[in-house]
Parts: sequence; C-alpha cells; structure tokens
Amino acid sequence: MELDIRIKMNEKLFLRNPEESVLGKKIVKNGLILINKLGFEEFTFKKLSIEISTTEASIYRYFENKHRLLVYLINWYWSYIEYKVVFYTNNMSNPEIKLKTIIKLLVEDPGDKGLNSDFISEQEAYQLIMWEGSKSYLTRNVSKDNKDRLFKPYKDLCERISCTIKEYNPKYKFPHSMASTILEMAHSQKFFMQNLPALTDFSKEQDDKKIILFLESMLFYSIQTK
Amino acid sequence: MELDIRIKMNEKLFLRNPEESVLGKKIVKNGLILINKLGFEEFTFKKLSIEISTTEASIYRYFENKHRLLVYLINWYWSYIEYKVVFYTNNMSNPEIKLKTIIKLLVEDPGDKGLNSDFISEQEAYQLIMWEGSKSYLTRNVSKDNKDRLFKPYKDLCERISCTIKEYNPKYKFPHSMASTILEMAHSQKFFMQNLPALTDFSKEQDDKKIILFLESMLFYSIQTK
DNA sequence: AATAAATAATAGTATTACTATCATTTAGGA
DNA sequence: TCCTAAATGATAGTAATACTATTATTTATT
Repeated sequence: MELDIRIKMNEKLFLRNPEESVLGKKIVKNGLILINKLGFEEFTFKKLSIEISTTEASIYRYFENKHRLLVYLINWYWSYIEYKVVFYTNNMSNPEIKLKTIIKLLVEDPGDKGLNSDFISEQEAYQLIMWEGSKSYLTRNVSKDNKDRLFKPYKDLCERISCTIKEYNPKYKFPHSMASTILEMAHSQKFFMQNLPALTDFSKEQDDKKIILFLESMLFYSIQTK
Repeated sequence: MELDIRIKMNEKLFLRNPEESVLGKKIVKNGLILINKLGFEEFTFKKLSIEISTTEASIYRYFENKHRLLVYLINWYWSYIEYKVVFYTNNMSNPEIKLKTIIKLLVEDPGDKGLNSDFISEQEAYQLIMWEGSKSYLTRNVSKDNKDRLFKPYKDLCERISCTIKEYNPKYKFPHSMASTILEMAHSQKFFMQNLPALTDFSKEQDDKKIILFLESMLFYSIQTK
C-alpha cells in the first residue's frame, strides 16, 4: 500500500500553490535540497532557478521570498511529524509509551526509509529543521507571522505533546514549556553532537539512542508526580 | 567602586581590535544596538556607518563581515556571564545553591541596572542573545569556526555548569547536554513567552520567576540521585 | 617637525532581492 | 479541433548588499 499523504498548507505561505503544478513541486523539492546544500543565507532564488532550469521571476510567482519558502518547508515537516505521531500513538492508552514514541519520532533520522516522494523528502526536511528550524521564527516579523498562523503546525504539535504530558501527570505545572523544550532539544542536541560535541555527552557520529535516553530521563523525572 | 571589566577576546574575531580605538568601540557599541533594532538580516555595515558617521570601508577594517561582529558580541556576552557566575558562586560550597544562582543569572534581564559602559550594554547584549544567539553557530562554517575557537566562551560556560552538576550528582549521565539545554532554554523560553506564548506556560510580559521555576524543576528532578 | 598609522572620501564590482513587460507555451473547455 | 486563459519563459531594469581598491586627509607618536 502506498499512501499519498496530503498536508493542507496555510495559504498565506505562498502566492500560488506549489502542489498544483510540476514547476511548483520542483521549486519546493529542489529548494529544500539546495537550502540544505548551501545553507539558508547563501541560498537564493537565482541559484535555484538555474538548478531547475527556470527563471527567478517564475519562482517569485510561487513564493514572496525565500523566507516564505523556508517556513513552507518547515511547516510541512511539523505537520508531517504530527501526522506520524497521531498514526503511531492512536491506539495507545498509556501516556508513558506515547511520550516515548513521540521522542523517538522526533529524534530518529528517517534516513532512506523515510518518505521520499516526488515532492518533499523526509530526510532532507529533517536536516532542514536541524540547521534552519529556528530561523523560521527568529525574525522581526514573528508576531505578524504568528498572527497569520504561520507557526500553527509547530504550535499544534507542541499542544499535542503538552496534552499527553498532562495525561501522564495532570498536576505538572509546565507541560507546554516542557514540550517545546523536548521539541527544540531533539534537534539542537543532534546538531551539537554532530558539530559542537563539547556541548553534549555524545560523541560525533554516534547513534541517536543516547539523545533519546537523555530526553526521556529529562522528561520523565521532571513530570513524575511528587 | 567601579570596575572596568576587560574581557580578552579571540583575535580571529576581528582584523583590528575594536577595543583599542574610539571608532572601534563605537562600531561594537552601536553595532549591537542597531542589530537589535533592525534584526541581524536587515542589519548592514552601510547602515551602521551612517549611524556612527563613518564609512563602510572603515568598519571593514575592523570586522571581516557582519557575522564576525555578531560572534564577537555574543562571545563578549557569554564571557561576561561566566565572569558573573564565577563572581557570584565563588564562595559557595553547596552545588544546589550554585546551580540556582546560575539559572537566575541566565534568565534575569539585567535591565537598567546591568553593566552599561561606553562599550557594550549588558541589557542590549541580553536581547541580542535572545534574538540572534543561535545564528552564531547555525551556519555552514560551524566546524571551521569551532576550530578557530570562536565558540570557546559558550563551551567554557557549558563546561562550568556541567562541572557543578557533576558536583551535585557525580553519577548523572548527561551533565553537558543538561547544561546546554539550560543555556539554550533560558533564552528560548523567554523568547517564546514574549513572542509565541502558546509554546510556554507563561503569559506574555510576565516576569521571569516562572521560567526560573521551570528550569530549576527540570534540572533538579533530572539530576537527583536515584 | 617628521613620519607612521588610522580614517575619510570616493569609486567600482558582482551579486541579491526583487518588479515589470511581453512573448510563447500548455492545458482545459466549447 | 480550435479558442482562450493561464502558466511559464525571456529579457530588462532597479535599488541595495557585500564587499575591494585607491588616494587624500587627519591624528597620534617619536
């Protein structure tokens, strides 16, 4: 069975829906790959247009600027992760197992086995979050963008984790902050491990198991009923 | 008593030491203010040169590019925080009190009472870390920059916190990751509180007490001997 | 007072981040 | 199948960015 997961994206993110044309899909797919290759600062629509044999002007018909493309890609990823979280935890009644499953889904690199359609590659999206994730909101437009609901997928996922924490321990005082800490650290610790290992207890190129253990211990010791 | 704290900065950060001239100090001081005002992406040396009535070329004689200026400012801040940590925890023998003091120093906005010499304003530096902190290392040059020891102040502070955690509980397995989590979250949670409050349990413009409580509970429940 | 160093003034280049116009191709409906 | 509208391509243009280079002028040092 092969499912085509269709994620409804916020219309404010684009001028023309990239999912509805061949060019649009190429922009998104190869934009993601090129941002990963060059880094967001060095990435330009001009370079992307050469890569996919189109013109700058054509890309601008889809996205107002490269930051919107970034937020589009990041939103796709968080929506997709939430879909996976729902899919894998749906039948679970034990919030502890649920939370452990969520941490695994956040930390584990999808690698080759991840979704890799003609649209967005899950593995590339994972890399993007790690390197460029926080650049989506670390701008002077946060509040305006937030009003346009550009961060809804991230906030929804945070809310879902927060609810599961509450299920586990209704008395815990900081479920949202704990959820956003887990979300942020899942990728930060991985980034640190690979690039600034002195900031972690994991050695470069080590597997994800230790990060998962770290996050689990932090979460469960914190939310234990006292 | 008025102390002039002199922080030795890594020489790779600049082409000419900005502390050694009036213009250099103006670049650093007003650069910080202007980055905070415009956001790092919108900030340019041209705009700064107009602000301080000099030329672009003159600024380029001090800093290779704006990213180096950013790292300079961020390093100054982390070195200064480490200085404060040493100053305030020097005479403490109890690691619990030490760690609580550190968290306070990280979270609390220095406000007007902070260091505000003719050089770098502590309060402005605090804002900078919150908004632009992670942009210092989220580039394709991390590894190269790391080899040039450009992140030493941050890593030193992380190491110091890590050691204090080890003092508290020598058996705890993840002292560095816990330290970097505290460091990152001190500013992220504050940023979220002010700009994306749905990601926290704190309401906009609330005081820092709750963030401190959150971080303390996360830290101490995690590192409790089991 | 001489001289070295720092700064200002000016100019110039390739690239970025767009916007505009018009021609051509493609896709869908009558 | 032809017609029309929509999408794309080709081309051009602009202001700003991220620099580098050159020369003149000011400032500090011996």
